[in-house]
Amino acid sequence: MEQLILIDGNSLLFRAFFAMRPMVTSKGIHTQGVFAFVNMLNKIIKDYKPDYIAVAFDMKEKTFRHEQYPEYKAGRLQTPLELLSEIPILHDVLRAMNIAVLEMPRYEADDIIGTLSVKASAEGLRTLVISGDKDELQLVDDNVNVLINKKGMSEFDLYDLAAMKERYNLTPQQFIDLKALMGDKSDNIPGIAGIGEKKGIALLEQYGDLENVIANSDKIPGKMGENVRNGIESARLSKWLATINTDAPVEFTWDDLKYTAPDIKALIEIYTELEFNAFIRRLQSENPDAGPEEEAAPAAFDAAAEIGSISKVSLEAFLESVEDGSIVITEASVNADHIDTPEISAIALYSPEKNMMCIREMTPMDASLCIDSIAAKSYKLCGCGLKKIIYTMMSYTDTDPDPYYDVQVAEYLLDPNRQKYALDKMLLRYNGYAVSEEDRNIMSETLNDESFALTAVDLARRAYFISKVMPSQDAALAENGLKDLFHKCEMPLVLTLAGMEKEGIKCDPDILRSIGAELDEKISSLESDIYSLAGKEFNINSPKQLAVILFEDLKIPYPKAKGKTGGYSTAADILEKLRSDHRIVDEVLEYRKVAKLRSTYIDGLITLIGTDGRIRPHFMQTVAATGRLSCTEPNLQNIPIRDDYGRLIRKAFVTSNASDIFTGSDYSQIELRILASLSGDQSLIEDFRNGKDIHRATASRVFDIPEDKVTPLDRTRAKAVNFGVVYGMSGFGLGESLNISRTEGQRYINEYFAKHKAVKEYLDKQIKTGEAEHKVYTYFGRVRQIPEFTSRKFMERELAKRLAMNTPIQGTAADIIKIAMNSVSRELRERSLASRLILQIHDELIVEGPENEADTVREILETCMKGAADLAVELTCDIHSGKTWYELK
DNA sequence: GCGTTCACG
DNA sequence: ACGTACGTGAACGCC
Repeated sequence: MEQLILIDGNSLLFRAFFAMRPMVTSKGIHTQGVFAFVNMLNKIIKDYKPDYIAVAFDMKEKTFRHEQYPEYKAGRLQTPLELLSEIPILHDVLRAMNIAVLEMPRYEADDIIGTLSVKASAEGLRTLVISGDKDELQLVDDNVNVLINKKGMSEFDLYDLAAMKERYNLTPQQFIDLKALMGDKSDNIPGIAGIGEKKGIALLEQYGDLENVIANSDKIPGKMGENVRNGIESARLSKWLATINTDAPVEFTWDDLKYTAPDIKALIEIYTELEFNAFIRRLQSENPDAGPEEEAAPAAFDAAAEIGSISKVSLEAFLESVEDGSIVITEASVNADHIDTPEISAIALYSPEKNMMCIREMTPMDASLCIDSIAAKSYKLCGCGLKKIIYTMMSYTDTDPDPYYDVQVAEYLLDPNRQKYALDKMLLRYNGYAVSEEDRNIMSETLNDESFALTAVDLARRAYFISKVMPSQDAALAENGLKDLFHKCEMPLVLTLAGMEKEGIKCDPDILRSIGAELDEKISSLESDIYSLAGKEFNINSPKQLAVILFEDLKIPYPKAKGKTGGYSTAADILEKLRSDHRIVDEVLEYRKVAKLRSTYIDGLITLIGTDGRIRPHFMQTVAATGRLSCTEPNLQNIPIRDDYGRLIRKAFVTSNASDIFTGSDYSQIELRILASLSGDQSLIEDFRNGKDIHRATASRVFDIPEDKVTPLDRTRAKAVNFGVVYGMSGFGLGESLNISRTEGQRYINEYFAKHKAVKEYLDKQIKTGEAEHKVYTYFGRVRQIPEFTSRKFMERELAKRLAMNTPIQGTAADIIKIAMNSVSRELRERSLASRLILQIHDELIVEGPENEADTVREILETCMKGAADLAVELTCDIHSGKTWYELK
């Protein structure tokens, strides 16, 4: 059987466009949609080997559907101009590929595809329709399958008759009726009010088709029956709108659609214009006789030739010719993870300006001298994962290195949602350069301890590749307004963080061990209590086993509907509700607490204490999508504090010397102050200016009671509401956290917004921005993309809204404390103090240093933290000092 | 390798 | 009509 492929060009280009981050050629042509589309197309052709293929497009003009129903597709978000501009480019690419492009006035791509698929089916061709939305599912039959793009550009669902039955329990014909019943918001098809997918499918399962639903509408009970009877006209219109025309006057012959080899020359010409260099290379390697190499477009760059042309010089010569303050790419082989004095075995320095490189192998003997002389040049250091190199340099010299440009950090600023910021992706994105297999091993975002074994040549290649990424990535930073944040905040922070990691914090294992011994006693006593209450032994740490004991053996009633997996949850908030049902519940909760302390905070911490008695965590700068830092091995940002007993762990964190002291300073209500400032809400601003207890003041306003009559319960509730506002709360979420009903929670929310109109407006504005741009911004211009806005899933779109509300607030707080960290760190250095910043816990900084500097340190912390931002509401902090971390309260 | 739980802001 | 407050990391069980 011959294979035909029909592609809905508009809908797939739309998906492709939003699946990618922006790509712009040096001449300003937007290309990301075409890029992703072509990628997908190549894969489809390879997988399905079509005999015939065509891509259908909608035209700009109104269609026959508009003639009958002018509101058709009204109210759609405007398609970005960048996307529209890619349509003609895609047409050109397809023509060069010898793939038929079909479009017809007054008809949509759907109708062309429908018409062709029906003809093909009748003539015994096997057809695959590919689209980004489900409208085409009505075309499925024995010979026609539909492939629907799920997400990204690589995930597709294949629908045949069986899959449609399994997924919707509907025939393709019924699928039209379903749309007639439920409507389609994006096409402005009305359907019947109150009927969505679930109810629609149920009706069709009972009555078979729309006309039979209408005929039996008298028998449908309740509100739904009424809705159906009122919606008959609307449903019939919707059905007409939703029905793909399979008899459109398309003029074509199968010969027009025959898939033949692409016009390599024309394609290379277009790819050159689009700067799709990786595609060009692939095309050339797949078509070696397509013409002599030199006629083809040049690749992005020729790594071998360019690296060959770099002059390799000695360290002395390099330092001699490359001036102070020049840009230098630096890569080094080090084993710096959590180690007080890392070893350095080789370093590569590359000056793009002079096209000069130095690769220096090092012995422990001469490392110090080399690093010292490099640091003396005050080069603007560039790299990928620079923090580690800076950290290492700081171990060998007292001169502070100057981190200037880190491609990993830059990439994170451009797209903070990514899991990884590896070099190969950047080379492809910014240079159209596909990394060869042999260079794969030097593409990781940070050279890890295993790559300590990297050769000097590897380092040199890495340095060279980094230099290739920098210019166009830097242009992307500029385009996105991120230059200031990058150069004034994130890059200086690399030095600040390296300094913090170098310092680390002293941790006394004996103190941990003695707490551990106490915990062990509690654990075994709780264990035997639980076993005897349960009547048998089991693994209390296994939620699955525990659930069986609680809800089956002991028959404790489960308080909540079971989750989607059908399983029971034994999480603390569920168990909390069961405390009065059985004594075992309290014991389990206590056991969990104690076991957590033992495994995570006693055993976990002890193994991470270095040979010098210090713990050196990694502060991660490119992990949290909001702009916050994160902390690993260990995470010192979640050491217990809320629980009095867990808090004792903090006694193990002690000062380095008897004469030292910790000083900690935390912002007071920073997120609510940011909310007040950004929204301009007068009542909140006044509260803060008058130094009021914000939760009490909120309670007074929201519950309409005088401030001196606010009870502790009122305050607790208002506090939860305040948290909720920052998180983009729902009635359900607030109810859950306060153990009140959803409607009660919703009442609080309504009341809060009635009393804080500016806050409501501000949050709505963030959602608007998110919906329009699929990204939101902090006060300092940090951006976070929110692709969830484009999701077809309701839940994900709701999440998108909450992210749009929360990210600017959490992110602005993150910006502010990063600014403060840099100025605290700089100030300590410039005043030649021995005190050092050692920890950041999101809204709190901890400095360690000699007691006699403590007063100065307090003043520096206060000045720098308050001065980090100039908002409508001033920032304040609480400062404490103590000999252990525990005492900072 | 993933889901659950729980520690923090 | 769906499941439900934001952001993290670590330990554990279980496949």
